[in-house]
Amino acid sequence: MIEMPSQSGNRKASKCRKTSPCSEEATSGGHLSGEGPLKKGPWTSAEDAILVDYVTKHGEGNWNAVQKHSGLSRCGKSCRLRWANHLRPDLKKGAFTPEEEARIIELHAKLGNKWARMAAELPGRTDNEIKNYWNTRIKRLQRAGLPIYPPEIRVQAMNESQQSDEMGTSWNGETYHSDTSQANGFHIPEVEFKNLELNQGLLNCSPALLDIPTSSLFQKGMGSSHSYGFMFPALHPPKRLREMESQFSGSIASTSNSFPSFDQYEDDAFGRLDPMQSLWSPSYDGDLNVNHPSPIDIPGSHAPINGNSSSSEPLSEAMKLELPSLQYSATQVGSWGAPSSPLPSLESVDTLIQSPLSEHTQSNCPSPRNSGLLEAIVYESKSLKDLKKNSNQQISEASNMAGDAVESSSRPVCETKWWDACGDPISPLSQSAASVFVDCTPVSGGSSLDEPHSAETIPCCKIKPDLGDWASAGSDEKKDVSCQLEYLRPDALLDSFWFGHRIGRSKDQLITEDVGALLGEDPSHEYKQEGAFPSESNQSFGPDSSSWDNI
DNA sequence: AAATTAAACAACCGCATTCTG
DNA sequence: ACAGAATGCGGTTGTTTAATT
Repeated sequence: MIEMPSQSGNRKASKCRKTSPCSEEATSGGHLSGEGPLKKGPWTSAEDAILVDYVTKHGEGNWNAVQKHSGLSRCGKSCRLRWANHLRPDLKKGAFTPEEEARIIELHAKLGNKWARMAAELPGRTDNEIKNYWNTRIKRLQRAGLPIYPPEIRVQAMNESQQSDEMGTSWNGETYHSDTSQANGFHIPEVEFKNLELNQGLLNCSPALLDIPTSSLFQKGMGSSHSYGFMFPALHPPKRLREMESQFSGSIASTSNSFPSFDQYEDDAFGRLDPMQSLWSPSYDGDLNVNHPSPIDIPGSHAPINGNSSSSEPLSEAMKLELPSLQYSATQVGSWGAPSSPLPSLESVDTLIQSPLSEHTQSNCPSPRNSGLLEAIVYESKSLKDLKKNSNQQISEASNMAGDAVESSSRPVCETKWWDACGDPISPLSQSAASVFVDCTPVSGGSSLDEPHSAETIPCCKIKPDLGDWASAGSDEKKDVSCQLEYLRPDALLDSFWFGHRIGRSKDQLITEDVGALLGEDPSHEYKQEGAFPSESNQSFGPDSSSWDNI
């Protein structure tokens, strides 16, 4: 497969790509052999042979010399790429194994689009290969309106983070690295994970995230292509920020109305899924009711508020495929807790997963230089002060924030309705909040945006308090919670759908379920037992997910 | 069987980072 | 310390192949 240069390669080369010097070589003035312009396009077997011969004799590196010494009319860059991606003897060829696929997903959840690092974790695989795999898979899933990361990844992350904690692994903004040499975990303290789950449940980002035990993925050695979870992983922070700034404002408005019809949904999700994708389908069953996942107890996790997982996908589609996740982050950051908020940024959640929001981290004082959010907080406080012309109390509050980053970094943010500030593209909070998410992605990078921030600056853990901000204080707490849930669930935007799940269920039942979900109870039993869902919903999503294969 | 569509793959491009003198 | 070269990386594009209509 890899060695396909010969005939078709020649045809391709002559057909489309005119020979032209490699841009860098040409522009940098350099290393043209004087034997004419450098060739581009597919490699021929003859060229491969030359290159292999050269590397065999001289070893890798010094790629520009290849052209000089071997007579290849290829730029060094092209030679390196060809060697690295196709000619290296240690390359593993053929399709990815299920184990590799699972690993890719795991790594991507952990690293984002760090293809090279992912490749380093997958012997014999190239970054390009992984990237292509991921991209095509992404496209497929996006077209189907499905999320990407399997809940297993998160469960595993949680478990591994527990182990890490036990081993004394600590995460803080200054020291955490996601080097591939580390355990393949996410280093997420459980408590954070729970927070995330709760938030996810509340926000209904991906309710199915935790529905499937890790074992179903890894035991079966599959599932890599059937992931639930968060889309739109890493993008370069500056780029994300840039795009966020340019597109953020429009995103919110567009997303709330952008849920596709479920007919479309059904078509997309079930009309073209390949067998592998079908493994996910339970939560995306053509029957809307099935979108109400049937949760499965995840050890160590609270049952998420299972809403309509699919609700995130329409969003993502509406947001345009491949949009930088930060848009979501920003959008979400700016709208979490708001009833009209569609979804949290999938990436942001993803990032959150990687970033501990634990109590213990709250004692870590973030260095000012790392805390863009702190700056934002100050800014926000000032803004509020200006706008409201309030008393000096607010001023002192702001200064307190600056003075005590630890204490203030989480609480005041929410208290000042941080999402409002985030909604303002100009507000530093929007940027810093975004940077928080970016920062939480443990990827390398030297920019300030990449510098780790104190995890407690991430506002998600304050969702619940935030709820209280906009939800009227009612006498019946349960009711309020339930109400909030309903609002927070993106599928609440689809009333007919949402209630479609709940036909025949008393209000009390619904409230109980919601509260139960909040508290970590697993409502699936009820759903199943009560037969509230059509038959499809009875599919098991447990370790033995054989039913998936039947989709 | 032909046309269309989607998936998979290969390669290029530009930017960032690292290396070297 | 600096500049230029070399290399690495990620995004994107283009082509081929397979599947579907």
